[in-house]
Amino acid sequence: IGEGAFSRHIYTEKQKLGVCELHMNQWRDADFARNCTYIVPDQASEPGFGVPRAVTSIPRNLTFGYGPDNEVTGVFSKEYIPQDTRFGPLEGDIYTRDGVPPQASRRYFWRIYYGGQLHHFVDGYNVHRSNWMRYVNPPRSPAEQNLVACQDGHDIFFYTIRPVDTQQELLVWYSQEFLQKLHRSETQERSQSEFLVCVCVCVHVYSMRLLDIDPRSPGLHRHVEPERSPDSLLSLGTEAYASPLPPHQHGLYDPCQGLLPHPLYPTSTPLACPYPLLSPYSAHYPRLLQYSPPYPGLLPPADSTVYGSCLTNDCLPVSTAACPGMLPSALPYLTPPHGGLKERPPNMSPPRAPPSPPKPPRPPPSRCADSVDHRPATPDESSGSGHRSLPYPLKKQNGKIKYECNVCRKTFGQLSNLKVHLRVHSGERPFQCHVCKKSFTQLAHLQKHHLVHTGEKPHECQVCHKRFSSTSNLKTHLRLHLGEKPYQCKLCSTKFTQYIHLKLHRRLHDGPERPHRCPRCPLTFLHRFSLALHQRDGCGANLPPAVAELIDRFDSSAEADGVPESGDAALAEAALGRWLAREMELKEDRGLLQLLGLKPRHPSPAPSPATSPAPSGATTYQGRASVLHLCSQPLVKAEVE
DNA sequence: CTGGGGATGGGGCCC
DNA sequence: GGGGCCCCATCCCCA
Repeated sequence: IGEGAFSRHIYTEKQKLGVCELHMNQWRDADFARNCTYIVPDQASEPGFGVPRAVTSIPRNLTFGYGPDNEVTGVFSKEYIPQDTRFGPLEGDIYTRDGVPPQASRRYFWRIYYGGQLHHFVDGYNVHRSNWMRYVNPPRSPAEQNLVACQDGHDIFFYTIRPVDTQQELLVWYSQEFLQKLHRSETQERSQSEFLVCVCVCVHVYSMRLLDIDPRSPGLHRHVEPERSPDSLLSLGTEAYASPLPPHQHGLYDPCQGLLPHPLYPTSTPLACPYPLLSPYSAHYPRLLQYSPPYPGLLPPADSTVYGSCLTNDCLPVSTAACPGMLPSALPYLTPPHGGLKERPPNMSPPRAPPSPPKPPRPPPSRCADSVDHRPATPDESSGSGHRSLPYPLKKQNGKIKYECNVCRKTFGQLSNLKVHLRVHSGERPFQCHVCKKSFTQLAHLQKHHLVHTGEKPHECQVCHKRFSSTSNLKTHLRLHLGEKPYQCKLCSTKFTQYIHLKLHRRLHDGPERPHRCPRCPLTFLHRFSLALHQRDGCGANLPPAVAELIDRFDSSAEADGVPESGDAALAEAALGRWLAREMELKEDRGLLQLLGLKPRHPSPAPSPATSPAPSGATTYQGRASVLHLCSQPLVKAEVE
């Protein structure tokens, strides 16, 4: 019955819903995961406050619906959510098959399968250990269903199987594969009569589609009795979908136990569920939980701004890159109303965006309190256009404008790159995090920074499935799987996966046991060429202490590590010059400046009244030349004006 | 001390 | 011109 019925369902649905959904009905769980385009993470839980995670975890683009007693009745979208968006994973207490506490309520149980066998349960009963997904209701009809529940790995995720408009309720039902697993499991565990009930579920789920019945048909509007015998379930199918009861009143209930009185909440009038059973371990959707959020201020605001659909004419979702209204970055609370959707990680193949997708209207400026002010901190910076907006004229080279930094002489391929670079020297940080007040030179840095607050880790290791907040950290992690140890100690050949580890390790060789000892003074060096530098102009009393220490610090630097051990003093000097320039210009090493008798460009974090203000624009490291010329040749050839 | 992860800063380049 | 993405380097923290 199921097979034939499903085929017929497909035919009718093809006419109604289009090819996309037709295919999705045939998808296995892995297909949903593979074709998922957007990932919406849960909100990171705020520690303390006693607010249950089930409430605080709700993503910023979703909101709860509340009943008359302020109880959570369902989950609604605050903004347009495209098809192929993933929510989850579902969270809760984990129970092994045989480890279910006898007193446990099975109303929120989800089964996790492994190798075709029931592996464990996820119990969403406890609001402090489950997440918002426990509040998502089942649909009354297939037409209402917009989420499908799938198992991916050992987790349950909800995927949108169609676009969800603003203020629409999220309604979830099992995927085909999930249902099959449940049925198989039920077959093994239950009596034949109970199995019939399971079959009824399958029939019931698709009965509406089978019969192609309009749920709004007046003839179908009828209350459903709370208790049904399995025999009556077949005839129940379409009626349940068409019940006029409010959606949050349609809970699944245990067919063996009925809708049991909740141990914590008052008993409510049991109502028939549209999908009777799959239990005793099926997911349950409580509608009558008496939970009132004690801290409404922590919940997202109810108002939200609608913005245009990002669907193309053929109903395919477009990538966020082609959809300016939706930032691909995961800033759910940063960039409302279009935030909250995360472009799928790069290691998962995204669908190709159509060449010319319709662009939604630009959302209005954010009204969210913790939104980001993207305006530059210095509005006058943008006065003027092109390179004329720079505080200094650009030179030409071979007829082309040379985008050169007037501070460090670095050249760039584009003016915009130069302008961003100049912030390094000017100290301008136009992008501020409104959560922790940290500021950044680039918007991308701020966006990455916000992952700290959201707890999102978009980058997954394909080997061990561990997740990381940045590609860099993922790459470092991958070295563990690949066995790569690119950083080797020149002194003992020990290899490391991270440079910092080599650097720390090198301290072991530091001190008196450093291999290259000056024959005329007590100083020792890691590198032979450092000793050569040290000896070139004499050592001890002949070498000013500042220069001696400079060479000593350079000897321990990464710049020195890059010099071949066979390098001579000239090669070492060039490296020393690079290192010194970088230390002074970029990091503005105050210890180094003090060592060289120079003043910092920027005032100290807590400047004393005696501290002279930093000169604007170009740097003036007065006295540099005199220090550097203590060596036979200037180490930094490009002097700063 | 080593090893692993988290976070940050900066630059290149493309759109 | 600005945004976005990717990459690399670096530092810090912790087990």
